[in-house]
Amino acid sequence: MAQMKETIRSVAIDLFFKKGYFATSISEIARGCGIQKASIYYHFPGKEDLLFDIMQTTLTDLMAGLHAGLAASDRIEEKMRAAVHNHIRFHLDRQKETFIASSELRGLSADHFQAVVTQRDAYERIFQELICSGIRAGVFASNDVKVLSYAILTLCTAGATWYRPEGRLSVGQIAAIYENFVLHGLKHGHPASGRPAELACEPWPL
Amino acid sequence: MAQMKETIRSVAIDLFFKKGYFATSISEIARGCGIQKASIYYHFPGKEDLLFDIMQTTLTDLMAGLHAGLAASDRIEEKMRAAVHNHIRFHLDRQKETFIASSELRGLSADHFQAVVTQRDAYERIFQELICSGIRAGVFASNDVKVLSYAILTLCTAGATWYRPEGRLSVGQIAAIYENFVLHGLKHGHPASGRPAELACEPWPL
DNA sequence: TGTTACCTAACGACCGGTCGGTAATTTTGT
DNA sequence: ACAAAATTACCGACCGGTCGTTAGGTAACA
Repeated sequence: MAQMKETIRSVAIDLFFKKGYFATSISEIARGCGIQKASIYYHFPGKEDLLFDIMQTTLTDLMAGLHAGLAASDRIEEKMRAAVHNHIRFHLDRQKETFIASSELRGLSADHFQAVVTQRDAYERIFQELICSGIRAGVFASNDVKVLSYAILTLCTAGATWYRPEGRLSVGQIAAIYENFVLHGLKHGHPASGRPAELACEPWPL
Repeated sequence: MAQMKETIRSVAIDLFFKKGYFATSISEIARGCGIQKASIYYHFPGKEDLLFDIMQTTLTDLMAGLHAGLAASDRIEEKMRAAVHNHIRFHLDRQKETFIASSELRGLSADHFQAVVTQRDAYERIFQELICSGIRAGVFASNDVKVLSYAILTLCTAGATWYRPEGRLSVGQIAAIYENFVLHGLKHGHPASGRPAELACEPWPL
């Protein structure tokens, strides 16, 4: 049965989240699974492949959720709202994995690092093109597209650093607050200087 | 002369930022300083004390900047603007140290961890009380104070993760964009639900 | 003479990873 | 149907290497 592989993945996610990738040893993961550390290498080629596996799965699922959310509406503002909603919700629902995926990039080999960054860039790109379309349509205030996208994405990503499942607010409540904060920042957050911000951004079929 | 201690601190900041605390060895730090690794222990009791030293200094300086910024104005909105400005500016100007201070907490011993978290909480508290005063004065939209504070702080903190000194925009330009984004989110970001958000927050002499 | 600022050498602990082996199960050959 | 072969999923033992840290020594300088 292939369920030990899933157990290893799950225990690794818990430990990588709690102690960090480098501070977690293969022996600890094995102990958490009730097997010997040598047996880990039957299921995964090495420690780093385990990290890559976790990151890859997480990013793929995140991207799938985004596409599903975008398909639900035609209006740019509603698309952006759905994108932000999916982003923050995913980062709270799957807190451990998203935290690992955004904080342990340095644990990857050069090849795996490149693969993950490429995947992440494609995700960011969609947000940048959404913002750009919104500004051109007059729905959002004119501003620097890249900085705005980084602001929005890292804002929600950071939710996974402070969120506690047993806390006062539900995922839905937090998501609603973030959603409104971001949307209003996008609509009214004009730049301070009179100089027009860079808006270079090719059209994109949304 | 005590300048080797400064060199060690500086080299450690570079390496902790680039490779992470656990992935950086004492030997590497020593090599970067042009000394033997045993000599590090003449200046610092151990690796973890070096990390703590960096974090402590950074948080103290950050707090000092905040107090200076708050003293410059009486109006709540301007105080908040100054607080956000100082926060984002500090995180970009001293990117490496702030990145370490916010991402390597797990490398600390229990005692040092407690000390840093206490220091960080005092800093967060000021923002929460600023937001609370603003809402009570009707300057900001009613919303959950804690979530808003986390959103604002992590947003700016995350700036240290993507900022590149050689990049397209200056620190001042980025700070201005963030400042406006946050202020407009605060003023207009009403909650989606009709239920009033928790506002419990004692008065504070600002 | 004492102190400062370093050095060389070594310590035990632990790391990720590999080895050969093995019991249980499944597949295959006849 | 049944034995032989192969595969699956693990084990204990061990490898070379690196880690943070310490002990003891030394040259320069006050």
